[in-house]
Amino acid sequence: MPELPEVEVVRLGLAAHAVGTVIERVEVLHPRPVRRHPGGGAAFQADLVGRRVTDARRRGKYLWLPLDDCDALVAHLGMSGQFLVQTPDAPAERNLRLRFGLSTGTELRFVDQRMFGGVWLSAGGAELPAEIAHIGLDPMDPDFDPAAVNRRIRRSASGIKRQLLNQTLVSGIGNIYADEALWQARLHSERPGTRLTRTEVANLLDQVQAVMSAALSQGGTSFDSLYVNINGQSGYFDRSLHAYGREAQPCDRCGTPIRRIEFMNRSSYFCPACQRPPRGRR
DNA sequence: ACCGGGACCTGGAAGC
DNA sequence: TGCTTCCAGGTCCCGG
Repeated sequence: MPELPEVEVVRLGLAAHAVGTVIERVEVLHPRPVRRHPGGGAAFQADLVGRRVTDARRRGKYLWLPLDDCDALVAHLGMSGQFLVQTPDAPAERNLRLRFGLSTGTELRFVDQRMFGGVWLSAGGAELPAEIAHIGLDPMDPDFDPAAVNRRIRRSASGIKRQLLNQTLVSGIGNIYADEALWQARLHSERPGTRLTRTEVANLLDQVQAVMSAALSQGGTSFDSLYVNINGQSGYFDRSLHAYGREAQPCDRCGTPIRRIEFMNRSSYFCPACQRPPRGRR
């Protein structure tokens, strides 16, 4: 469940079901999801068993569970990672990669089809894992500084969408919410930061926060069973999308068909009338 | 010191 | 019914 609202849904689930429990059993069913743990699967298991989870935190799309000794279990869902809370005897999911037996008697499972996601133990990482210190604050963070981000955006000639996706600048935004915020702000994804006004960028950042808050209140966005909360339930913000995935459908503002263009080996969706491309592009 | 592009993966859907 | 191609909510690391 990749972008910030979906990861926050998972964080809330972990806060409710994992915090306060002891990890009594760890099973590594595939090595790839623990590739970032020093020593791999066997070390991961040995290092984690017996530790108590004290909190569930998030920055951008990264999650971490501080443990009772100032280390932390860090997790990223990648493109397709899920955390599910199950009874231990529930049948194994397709693409089940990790099992964590908790002292409450339930089992936390990490399921990940594409395995871009993963988990690892971060030494001393309870406050902020060193491995994610380069990740910028996300728009939900009380210390998020929109004025500073605004200045940095307007200092770079990179296209505005590429900048929104730069997790060191501002974290948590992915392909869906970038397209949605740009649609709300009526900005084309390829507008260079240096050609935007402070007001335009300020409004865009407001739209980012608004669309993410709205998505969170609806349990996140999911088009299929790949994106679910820890109880396996889908969010329904997909019904509220105005641009993402809506190629050829009429713009909800002006009726012009939404267009799809290639961008970084993926897609950008926009209204060609409301979001006019910069000069020299189309 | 920045960029943009490709690599890393699996599997569902669509096309032939 | 196959087989092939395309596509996917992300991040990192490499050249230039």
